[in-house]
Parts: sequence; C-alpha cells; structure tokens
Amino acid sequence: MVTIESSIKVRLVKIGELAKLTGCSVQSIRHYEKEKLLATLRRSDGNFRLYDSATVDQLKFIKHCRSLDLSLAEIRQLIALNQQPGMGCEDVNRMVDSHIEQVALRINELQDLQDKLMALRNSCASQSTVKECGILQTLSVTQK
Amino acid sequence: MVTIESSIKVRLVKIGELAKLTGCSVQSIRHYEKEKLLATLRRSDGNFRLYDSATVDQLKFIKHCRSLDLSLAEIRQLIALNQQPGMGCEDVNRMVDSHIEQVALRINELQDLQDKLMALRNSCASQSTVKECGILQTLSVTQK
DNA sequence: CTAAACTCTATGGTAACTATAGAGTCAAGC
DNA sequence: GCTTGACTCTATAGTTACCATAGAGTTTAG
Repeated sequence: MVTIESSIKVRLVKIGELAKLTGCSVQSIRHYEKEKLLATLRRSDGNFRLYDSATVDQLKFIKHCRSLDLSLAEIRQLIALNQQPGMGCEDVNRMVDSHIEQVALRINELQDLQDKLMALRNSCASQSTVKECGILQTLSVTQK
Repeated sequence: MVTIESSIKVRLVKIGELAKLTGCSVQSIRHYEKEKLLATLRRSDGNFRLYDSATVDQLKFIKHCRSLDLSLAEIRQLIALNQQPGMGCEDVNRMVDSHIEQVALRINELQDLQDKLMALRNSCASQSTVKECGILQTLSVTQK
C-alpha cells in the first residue's frame, strides 16, 4: 500500500545544511540527538542523517532556549510539555520563574564578587614590588 | 650531620585535620596537590600526607583566591609571583584587572538574559493551557 | 573516475571538583 | 595480641554542553 504521504516529495537536508540553517554546530546537533532532544527523521542509504523542515523548527526552538541558558534537561521537559497541548502550563511558568530566580542569585553573587575584587585592586598602588604588593598581602590574610 | 631544624619538633597534621582547619574538602586538597598548588611536606610511614602550619596558611590563601573565583591557573601564577619578592607587581594588578573585567562582562550578559526571561515570563498568564501558553509560543518563534 | 567535501562513530578533553570502590593504616579498648 | 571504627590511600567515573580529533566510509562535481 502506497500512502499519499509517501508520494509527496519533501525536501530533506543533511546535517551540514541543518547546521547552516540554524546556526548550530554539527556536533551540537549530534549531541542533541544523543540527549534525545532531536530525532533524526531518517537516514540515507549511506547512513547520513536526513532532516525535514519540522526538525529545522525544532532545532531553532532548542537554540532559542539555549540562548536563554536553559539546560538540556529543562529543554527536554519543555518539549515533553509541548506535546501535551491540553494540560495546564503551570509547569512551564514554574520552570521559567525558577530560572529567573537562579539568574538573579548568580547576578547578586557576581556583584558581591565584583565589590571584593575592586577592594582588592585598590589595595595595591601599581608601582609597587611583589614584596609590598597590597593585593598579595590582602590575599594572605585570613578572611572572616 | 644533624641540623638544628631537624631536631626541632613541629606539629604536623594529617589531611583530615588540614581540611577542618581551612574549611576545604579532603578531595580539594588532594586535587590542589595534583595541580601543583600545594606541596605535601612529607609522608608518614604508612604513606599518609603530613602538613605543617605554613601549608595551612598556603591553603587559606588558595581558598581566599577561590572565593574570588580566580582559576587554579591564576592562583598558580600568583603563587609563583609571590616567590619573586623583588619584582614589580604589575602582573598581579593586570590579573586582577582582567578578572574584574570578565566578571563585569558576565554580569552584563546575565542582566540581558534576565530581561529576556522576564519578557518571556510575561508572555504567559499562568492560568493557560500548554496549547495557548505564550511562553512556548514565544520560544517557537525564530528570533532575530 | 578521481579528488574534494562531507558524513559516520568513537574517544578524549574542558574546569574544579564530588563520589565511589577497594585496599591499607592507625588508635583505642578488651 | 586483636579487633573495631575512623581515617587515609590510589584510581576511576561522573558532572555540563559541548569541541576536537582519528580513521573510515559516502557523495558529488568536474
């Protein structure tokens, strides 16, 4: 039996072109496949991966998520949620909220760090020798 | 020949006590040794690492540097510089300056990310279904 | 038909550790 | 002297999201 679908010609691309279309590296794509974020539609006779345009979109979605620093595990969750259109999307909101919180925490940490580094930097007046360097002296003092 | 030093009794501690004294984990200490940041003064007959109080200070120095997020490679440099008391300390200043710059960059990146995440979060009004979730829709749209 | 360009899998490397296994060491109590 | 528990030893695998490489096979343009 030949289905209608099987007779429609679909443009399939190899991994290199998928990479160009999305701006991902070839290795990343293979990595996403291994991590089950992206499926390979099928293979050529010579075992090359072949992708359709839906996969291009899927990969763009992944790339967008990565640009927001979502982990592959989080993206996997989002993809799974996306496949349950009828469910409530509280889980999606929760994930984004917690991600925002983590980023905020990290920013605060780095801001503290920045303050400490500036103070450290101010403890040395550049034209000094290693022996008298305020930075090294400060680093040698046990902190609170 | 017996030197004066060899007859002075020095209190030596094993790795577990060094860990307690400094707040580092035992594994970290062994890791720092492997990375040549910390030398083991000597070993007991049973091959246990033994440390003196100078090593305690050295490790505190390392810990202080790590709390400022300096890499082990940077710390290794600082230690080397510290052993050349007569030299100018411009290199120390340069390292701290560049570190400050890197942290500033990272803060800016995270701030951008935070803005994007907030915008994303605002695209969904919580009580929605996955199908209508503004977050998932936004993530599916190709960005600039 | 050949050479360049592409793709395949498998493996090792990145940073700074943490965690584990399996074996040996040490100190105290009986 | 012996056991028991706490400690230590080395070596290895795992963490994260890839990148780099080797060695082999595939495809395509000229």
